[in-house]
Amino acid sequence: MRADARDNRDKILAAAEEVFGRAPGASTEDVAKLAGVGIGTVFRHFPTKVELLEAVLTVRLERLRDRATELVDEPDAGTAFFGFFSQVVAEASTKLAISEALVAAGAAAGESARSAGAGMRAAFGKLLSRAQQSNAVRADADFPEVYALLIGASRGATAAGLEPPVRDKMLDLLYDGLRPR
Amino acid sequence: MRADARDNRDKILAAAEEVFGRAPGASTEDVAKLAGVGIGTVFRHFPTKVELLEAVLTVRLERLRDRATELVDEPDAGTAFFGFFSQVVAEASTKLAISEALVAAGAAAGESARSAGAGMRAAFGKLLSRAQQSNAVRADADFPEVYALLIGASRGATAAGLEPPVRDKMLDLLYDGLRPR
DNA sequence: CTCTAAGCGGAGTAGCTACTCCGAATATAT
DNA sequence: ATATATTCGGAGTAGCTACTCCGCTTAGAG
Repeated sequence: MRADARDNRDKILAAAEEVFGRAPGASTEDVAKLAGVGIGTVFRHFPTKVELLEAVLTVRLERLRDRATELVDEPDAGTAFFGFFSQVVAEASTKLAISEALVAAGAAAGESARSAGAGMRAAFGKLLSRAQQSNAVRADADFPEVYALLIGASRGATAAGLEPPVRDKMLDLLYDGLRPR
Repeated sequence: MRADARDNRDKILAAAEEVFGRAPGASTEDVAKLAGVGIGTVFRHFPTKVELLEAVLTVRLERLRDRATELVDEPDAGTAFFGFFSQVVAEASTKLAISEALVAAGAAAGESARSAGAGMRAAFGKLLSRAQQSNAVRADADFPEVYALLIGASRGATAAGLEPPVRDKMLDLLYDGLRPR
């Protein structure tokens, strides 16, 4: 692969993340413009709009997966779990694509996105069970409902006009439900 | 207004609710087809697609507002509050437009939708404060964050493939956070 | 029953957007 | 420096969809 080609691929991916983060319905031409390349170049690298969206999704999921994986080594399991949770939600309020990414992580998507999503979910599951073992999270909370809460909080935070202090108070209520009585 | 015109208006509204509930990006022609009228008829009643969507939104919000208002007379304030909450979330998992309606209820929208949204929020606020007075919900939970939780849970439940039992366990965790310690 | 204003249907228009195609430009191996 | 395989750019194509226009139909008053 030629060096300029790889450069362009990276520029396109970055531009796509930015553009689709602001407006999921944005056109491919907007991406090309922001990336500073022609439309033809975008379509050579990502033959279909769906494939481009999928690539963006994969990047996001891999990023989340890596962060979760790092946190598995954090000594305080409770801090690791709640910290990751808050971070995901905070990011979702900025870049709205994240919450959709979390949803898509479970549903059918392309191969790369699916495997990145599975990795992220596995790492989050590990954070959860570690937090439960150290009694920071109640033991009867199973993964599916906790993950549903993560999705819900993220999508809720995406709603325009949710102020950060409100978001944090919302999370406090939520965390109180997750902690042991 | 002629009788057949009103009939058609109702048929179109019902069809639009159905169609947009399944796929928010559906075309106006799909609505016309399901309603059994011509496209021209749809556009005479709702001159713009946005206005049609807004009409659907208004109907939904009014329905929720009415339900909440009824429940204000329920003797058990806790049951009323949590029952309403669960009902909204359950409905959101079927008709995906509901969760978007809740989001839009706050943001700028057309006049009728905005006022229906305000009414619904007011009624929900009443349910909340009554539940707090009877000690079914912790007193330090303010309206904005509780409403954010309602939106979040609804949008989370909209995610494809969230099984009802998981949804209910998720709500149990959430309610535990809302109850007094 | 008659008349007419209100309403209907759907072919047509305008504009947008995903995707193609190919001549021009350029990286890199020799 | 030269050759050539690779990549680039962006005008052009096809198809979709919101919205218009107007001849035809029909409700319902008198």
